[in-house]
Formats: sequence, structure tokens, C-alpha cells
Amino acid sequence: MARLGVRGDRRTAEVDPIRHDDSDGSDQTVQVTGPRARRSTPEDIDTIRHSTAHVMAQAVVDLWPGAHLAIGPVVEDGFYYDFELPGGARFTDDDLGRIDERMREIIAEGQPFVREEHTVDEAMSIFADQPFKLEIIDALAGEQAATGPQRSSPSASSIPVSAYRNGDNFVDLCRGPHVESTSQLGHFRLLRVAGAYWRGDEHLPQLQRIYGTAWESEEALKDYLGRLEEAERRDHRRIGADMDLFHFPPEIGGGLPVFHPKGALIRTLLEDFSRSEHLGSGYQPVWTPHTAKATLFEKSGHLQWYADNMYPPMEMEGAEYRLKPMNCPMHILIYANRQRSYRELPMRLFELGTVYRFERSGVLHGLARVRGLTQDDAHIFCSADQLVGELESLVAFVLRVLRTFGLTEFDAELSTRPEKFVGEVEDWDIATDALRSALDVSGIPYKVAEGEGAFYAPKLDIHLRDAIGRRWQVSTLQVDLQLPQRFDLSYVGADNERHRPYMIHRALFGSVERFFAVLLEHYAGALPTWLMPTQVAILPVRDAHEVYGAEVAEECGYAGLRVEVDSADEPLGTRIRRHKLAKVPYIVVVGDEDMTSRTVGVNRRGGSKPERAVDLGAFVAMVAGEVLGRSSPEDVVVLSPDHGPREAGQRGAGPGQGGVTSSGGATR
RNA sequence: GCCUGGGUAGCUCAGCUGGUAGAGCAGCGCAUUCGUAAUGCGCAGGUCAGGGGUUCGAGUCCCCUCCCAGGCUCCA
Repeated sequence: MARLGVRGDRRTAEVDPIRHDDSDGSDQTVQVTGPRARRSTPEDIDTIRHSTAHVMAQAVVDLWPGAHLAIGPVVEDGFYYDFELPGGARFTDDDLGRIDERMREIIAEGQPFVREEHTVDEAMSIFADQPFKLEIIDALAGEQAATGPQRSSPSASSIPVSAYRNGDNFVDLCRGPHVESTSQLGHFRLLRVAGAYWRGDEHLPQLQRIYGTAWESEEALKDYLGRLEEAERRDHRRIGADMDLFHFPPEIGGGLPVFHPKGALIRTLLEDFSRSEHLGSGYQPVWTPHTAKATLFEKSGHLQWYADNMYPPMEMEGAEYRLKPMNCPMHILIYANRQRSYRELPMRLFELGTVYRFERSGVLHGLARVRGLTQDDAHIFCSADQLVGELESLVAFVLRVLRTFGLTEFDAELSTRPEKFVGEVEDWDIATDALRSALDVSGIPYKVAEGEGAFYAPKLDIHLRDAIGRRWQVSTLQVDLQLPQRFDLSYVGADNERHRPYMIHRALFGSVERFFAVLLEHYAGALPTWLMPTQVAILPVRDAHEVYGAEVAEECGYAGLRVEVDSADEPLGTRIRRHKLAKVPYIVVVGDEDMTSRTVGVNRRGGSKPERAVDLGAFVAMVAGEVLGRSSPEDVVVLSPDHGPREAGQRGAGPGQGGVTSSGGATR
């Protein structure tokens, strides 16, 4: 599974087996350990996955006697289980086959899952040789003691821990529920092995994790595996190589891409678009350097809080310099350069600012996670009474821009004040309420992540769903409650008093690089016409048509289209194929008939049949209109079911209208 | 950083238990001039990631290093 930026929901069903699955639905107890496993029925997919994880654990214990079991929760589309193998052994890919084989034997035996309930002491002795299980039981016992007095279940103290047994010698601490028999399983696939730390902490022992997927039927499994392949096919790194857009030279270093001519062109188009949208919406461009004295980042607090993500220092003439991990300190310096009046607010500073962040080598992932990135970054300084309005229009602005790219499905996450925070509770409430109200106005669905905000700011993350349903985080908005104080920012109000401005951080695309990756994957490389390096490929049938081909190119050029003429020294079919594979929006063929009547034969991307004898002028106007409307060839409404011979200028939506909808999945 | 899997021609890959490197595509040359997803022939291209070791002999076995991918963790 390509997991780029996709945050799978990690349910930890197994860490609190104390909440057993009474089928009376009474499991609405206080949530202690994060997201609950949803209520499950035996048919429920999560039950199948979790039971499959158990069978996997059983197989592993069979094959590696003495293996220690950690946890085996359900995750999005599947499950995993963590083990510690005897003698520090590790799984290899080949082991997956053996485990798979053993699992299928267990399934064939139709072993029943038998639920047992034990006291803490009994459980301790049953799992005496399972250190991780003991740790879990221990935690449960502590929790039990803490919540004991108000527990609702009368028998809770006597049977606080549940376990499931199947076969003669396999028992696992587990809340359940499970399917009744292993024979109800079987539509699974073990996917990969991975190292994972106990409780996700790299200071704790590293365990061996196996990921798998399981489904209720063979069709569902096949379907899922097909989706995995589709995701792989859309991988932006693959597309980037195929389309000759960018690469990551090892000579430069991990996470530092170079953009080839076509990739840089697309990038420039994205940046130009962002810039013009901002300038048209009341933002002022600024420009700041890539590096600054470390003292600046001390003052901003980055060296205190963010040093782990910063490049190491450079020394120059006795002073220590750092590459900037964020643009905000520099934008603040612009604000603070002179006294500001309330008349200047809101002041919206915008920069395509390139920042550098240290990411550990293991987390780098194509353009989605790099060590040098360009943010379409803005910092907005405003007064208290402007805050809500600014945030509302900001969210609307962000959504409008994202929709221009044919992205249609959004949701958001509002992260509120964490336990450790700076500033006044009152300010946090004002800022958080302002963000919430902006979300309410926007109409997009959101959820609140209590206590998940940064220590200095409540934040609002906007996610989008791509054509195959994956979620990507793009935009982030934060109301900063720290930096204005740290830099002692102020403005003079109408009352002639100094006031502290509010400061909003905001990256719209997130980063240009990541957004590029999202678009490539969303469109599987078949970008909307305005973003394609070659918009029209012109193919003369024979040499004799090259002069006319050049005229067609010229006409297109006048309309601002990017064209490529592919001369006739290869067979037509070969040339067509090449440009189809390159996802060129329009491939036009010009031959005898076209030369005499000034027409072209048009192959629209995504279309099945070419349209012959399309008037040249009408064709150029149509494509130019499509560029202006920022739409794709696939967007065109079918005018006449069996290919109407001419239909020019089907769409004239102005730029930035946001009305352009893309079917998104239209590419095959 | 840690775990797992990789690194053979620009790309995708083959190369069995060690015997001295191969295909398709791409590239280049020549021919082909063709109305909608691969024209033919030819040529060139590799210190098999790098270094060390075992061996008569290493792409194949062992060790170290580098790089890439999938995870863990973190976020844009």
C-alpha cells in the first residue's frame, strides 16, 4: 500500500482487553486508550481481521516456539501483529510463505475460538512467559484499580481479563470479539514484515511486525489487492520517472529532488498560479533568505522546540547560522521593522519560501516527504476583531484554490489546546472558537482532535481525498499564540494604544512538492491541460504534411498552447502510441484532407475514437478555453453519444471560478 | 537511526547448486513516408553499487561501506 501522507487510523483494540464484547452493547464505557474498536458483530470485517491476526500469531508460535506476543490490532484494510522471536531471530520475506502455509492449515482445521475470563492473578500465571502480555495485564490492573469504584459490571473485579483459546496450546490475551471458528477465515494475504518498537518507542525493544490484510470474501480480497496495484501504478515517483519530471540524485543527498525541464515547468505553473491567486486576494509578496543566524531561531523558539527537525549549524565569521525550517521568523521581522498602525491590518505576507528540515533517512518518501521544500506560505497579522473574518475567508480561499485543481472532497481536523501550552487559556479559546466558526461556515466536515494542537497554537488541517479515496493532508492553518509575544509585536490602535496582533500561519498547498505529488497520484499523471508540459502533439501523416503541421503549431502557439510536432519518420501508430503513453491531452493528426480544408484529426485524451475533420480554429479555441478553465479533456460532457463531429468551445469558465469539476477517476 | 528487502546496460528484468554477462524497451545509424496504441535491419552500451576476503576461478559465497524501497517514528 502506498501510504504517502496517508495516516491510517490505528486502533489499538488489543491493549485494553478488559472491555469485553458483551453483546448487549454495554461497551459504552469511558474511553481511556484512544479510539475504540467499533462495535463488532461476528460478520464484521474487523472481527475477521483481528481473528486472522490471532491465527497468524498462532502460526508464528508454532513455527518459532517461545516467541513472545506483543499486540495485534486491526488497522485500515488489515491487521498486524508484533512479535519478539526467540534468540533475537527476525522474519524474512521467505518466512511469510511458511507462516501463510501454517495459517491455512489452522484454518482448515476449523478450530473454535473459545473465550475465557480470568482474574488478574490467573492471567498473570497463564501469561507468565509472555513479558509483553504481562505488561498489558499490569496496566489493566492499574486501570482497574483506578476506575474500580465506579465500574458498572458487577463481576468486573472477579473476571477482569479475557483471553481467547483455540487449538490445544494457543491462548492469547484479548478483548475480542472473534469469529467462532478459524474455518470462517481464509481470505487473507500476508503483506510485509517490518521492524516496530514496543509501544512505538525506539528506546524500547524492537519487535518484528507482520502486516496482513483480510476480507470477508475472495472477491473483496482481490479487489483490495487490485487497489494496491492501482496505488502502485499511480505512485508519483514512478510517474515522475516515466514522465521525466524529477529525480533524487544520490550525489545531492536524500530528500533533495531536482526538477527536470518538464517537472520544473509544471512546478512553475503551480507556483505562478498560487502567486497570482494570492496577489489577487490581498496578499503582499515578500522574499526572505534561506538562512539566518541561530540567534533568530533562539528568539523564535525553534531551537528550543524544533531543533530536531533543523539542519545542523554552519559557522561563519564566528556566528552560527542555520537553514530556516520555517519562514515565520523572517516574516515577523518584516512586520516588526517599523511601527504598525491598525490601518495596515490585516497584513497578509506571502512567500513561496523554501525551507529545509532534517528528516531521518527512513521517513523520506519521494516528493511527499523531502528535506528541502517550498511552502506557499503566508502569515497574517490582524487584530482581535478581524480574526474570525480572516479565518473564514482564509478557509474559503484555500478551498477555492484546491477546487480549481479538480479536487472535490475535503475534510478537516481541528486540534485544540494540549496539556502543555503557552499563553493564556482565554486567548486559546478565542483562537480555537474562531477556527471552529470558520470551519462551520465552510461547510466541510471536520472532527475535533482534543489536545492535539501544537504547544503554541490551535491548528486546523485540511485533508483531501484523491481519485482512489486516499486522504492527504495539505493545508494547515494555525493561530499562533506565542510568536507575537516572543517578538513583542504590536500595532497602534484607533485608541492610540499599543495592541498585540494575532498571527495566523498558513500553508495552502502544504508544500509545492507534496502538492505536486498529490496531483500526480490523483490524476495518475494525466494532469489537467493547463498543467501538461505538452498540450498538443501534432503528427503529420507524411513529410508532405509537415508544412501544414508547422502552421497548426503556429496557430496553437498564438493561442499560448504548448505544442510538439512529431515528424513523419516513424509510423503514425508508433507516434500516436508514444504520445498516448505520455498522456498528452490532444494528439492531432494532419494529412491530405486536413491540409486542403484546414482541419485536424483530434485524439482527445481519454476518448476512444479520433474525431476527423475538426476545424483548426475551433480546435485551438476549444483547447485554449480548456486551459483557461483549468479543466481536463476528460471533463468534457459528451455532446453527442456517437461522436458529434464538431463541438467547439464547450466550456468557458473563468480562471479561479472553482466551478470546474473533475470526475477525477476518469483516467483509465 | 532501527528492522526487512533490494542495487546486473538509461529503464524493466534474466543469469540454476561458483566456470568469466544476456533480453526487451529506450539511444544512435541506415532504410521505410505510413490516417490513429509498437516498421525493418544494424550498431553501440556493463570496473554486475564500492571496498575487502574465501577460491585455481566470484555477478553468484563471507565481511564492511554507500545508496534505494517498505515499515517503526514524525509531519508538510
